[in-house]
Order: sequence, then C-alpha cells, then structure tokens
Amino acid sequence: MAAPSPSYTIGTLARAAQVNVETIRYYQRRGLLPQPEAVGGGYRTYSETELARLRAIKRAQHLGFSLEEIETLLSLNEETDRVKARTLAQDKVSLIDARIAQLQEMRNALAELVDCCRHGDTAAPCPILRALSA
Amino acid sequence: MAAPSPSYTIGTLARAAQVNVETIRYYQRRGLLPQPEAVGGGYRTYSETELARLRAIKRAQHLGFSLEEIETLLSLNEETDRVKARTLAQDKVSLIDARIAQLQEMRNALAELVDCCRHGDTAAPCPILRALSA
DNA sequence: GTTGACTCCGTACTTGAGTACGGTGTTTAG
DNA sequence: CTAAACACCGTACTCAAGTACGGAGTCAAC
Repeated sequence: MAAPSPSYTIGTLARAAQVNVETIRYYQRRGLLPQPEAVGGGYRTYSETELARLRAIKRAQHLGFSLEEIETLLSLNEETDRVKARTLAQDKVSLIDARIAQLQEMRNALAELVDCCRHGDTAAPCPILRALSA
Repeated sequence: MAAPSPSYTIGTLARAAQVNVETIRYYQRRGLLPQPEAVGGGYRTYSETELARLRAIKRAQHLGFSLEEIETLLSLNEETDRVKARTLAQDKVSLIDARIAQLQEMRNALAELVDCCRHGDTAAPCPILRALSA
C-alpha cells in the first residue's frame, strides 16, 4: 500500500504551502480551494490534494496569472464540455506563447545590457526599452 | 532630416498609448514617467520618448512585473554604478529564465490537455496541476 | 467672444489580493 | 484539569494600481 497521506489542519497546511492561514480561507471564500466538511469538533482536515492545489495556485500566480485566470485554468479539467475546454486551453496556449516570446526578448535585452556594462559601452540606447517596444 | 516628432498633450498621449489620462498622472506621481515642464498656459507637452516609455511599462506589466520592478528595470540604464547595474540585470536574467521555463511547462501541459480532449481521454490526472507542481 | 473640449491639481473612491482582529469553541501537552 | 495553541467565523483594515470627481484655468472653432 501507499503510505497513508497525512492529513493537515488549516494551520499545518498553511505552513506546508508557505502561505498564511488567512490566505487559505480567502481562497475558500473565492471558491478557488474546496472547503472540506468539518468533522468532530468542527475542525476541517485537509489532504495532499489541497496542498497540491494550493502550491499550483501560488506557482501560477508567480507566472503572472490572476486568481480569476487560475480558476478557469484549474477548472479546465473538470470542464465536461470537451469542446469548450479545448478552445479555452488553446487560447491560453497562444497567450502563453506570446508571453514567453516577450520574456525572451526582455531576457536578451537584459543579457545585452550585462554585456554592454562589461565592455563599458556607455552611450548605447536602452536595450530594455528597445526590447519592450517590440 | 528625420520627420519632426509630433508633440502630444496628455490626452493624445493617453490615447496613443491606450491608457487612461489618470494613469499617466499616477505614473508621474510615482516618478515612473517624467513630468515635462509646463510651458505657456500651463499645459505640458510630451514626445515619442514618453510614449515609448509608457508602452514599455504596459508591456512589462503584462509580463508580470510590478511597477516597482519596472522602475528598477528601466533605471538600469541610467545606473552609473556599472557593477551594480550588471548585478541587478544578471539577477533579473535568471529570474526571467526561471519564469520562462515554468511558462513553458504550463504551455506544454495545456497543449497536452488539448490533446487529451481530442482523444476523449477523460480519466487522466489534471496535466495543469501536474505542470504547476514541478 | 462664448461654448465645448481639454488641462491641471488635489482628493477620494474602487478593485484585487490578501492580512489582521476579536470573540468563541476545541485540542493537546504538561 | 487546565493553560497555551490552535480552529472557526465575521468583519475590518492594508497595499498596489489604478479611476473618478470637482473646481479652476486654457485653447480652438464657430
């Protein structure tokens, strides 16, 4: 058998995911994270499932997605309308592709800047501005 | 000679950059955009320089940078301490590289999802969650 | 030469994403 | 068995990034 997945209280879950307890509650209020049924004394318990989701949310956020976007992203799977899900996913793919391309330009601009500095090339026009004015 | 660059009022500048007039003022207050001297009747005039900067800000923002980050990014050029500028730029480069890598994973996850949908593969675990739990 | 569109500036409101607070009930370690 | 630490819930506060508003002055077209 697999090791029994540990069960978390909201506090241990928060620590495991490196977020604030209040953040979890906030996500639950927003419907972004499920709120398990409370058992016994009214405390709720969480599993790896919630932890994974919480971590995914944080990652996606760092990638520049809003909670609203993340919600649709994470719900793509549950989407029963396969056609709709596919369209949405495809849209996101091209959006992300564009974002990647721009980040790459920016990256190169910065790398160039690093180079300029190394060579003491003072008078060059701002490569960052240039990269961002594509 | 080059065509004389047109000069903008705050309103035309705003329209050209597709932002709100108030946003421009806000950026000026934050010191993110220069506030040209007012001439004549107290109106300020803007040039392509400001337009370019404004557009760059918007782009960088869409790439997930905060105004504060953008401020340091755009000021890297003016930075006279070459060593400091280089370090900062290098840090940003690795940060951006990481971001690109994650976006790529996400992109692939989504593409995979599109594929699953096409093949009617319903029971697979969420590839998006998987991508984001790296 | 006045009217409508626009500028300036200060202050106030809004939205997204949390954070903090306070009262009450629960669990657990000593 | 009790004190400290924690959970629950509702409400309120904060911070970033705008947006809106209102009064006063300016410009441009008719």
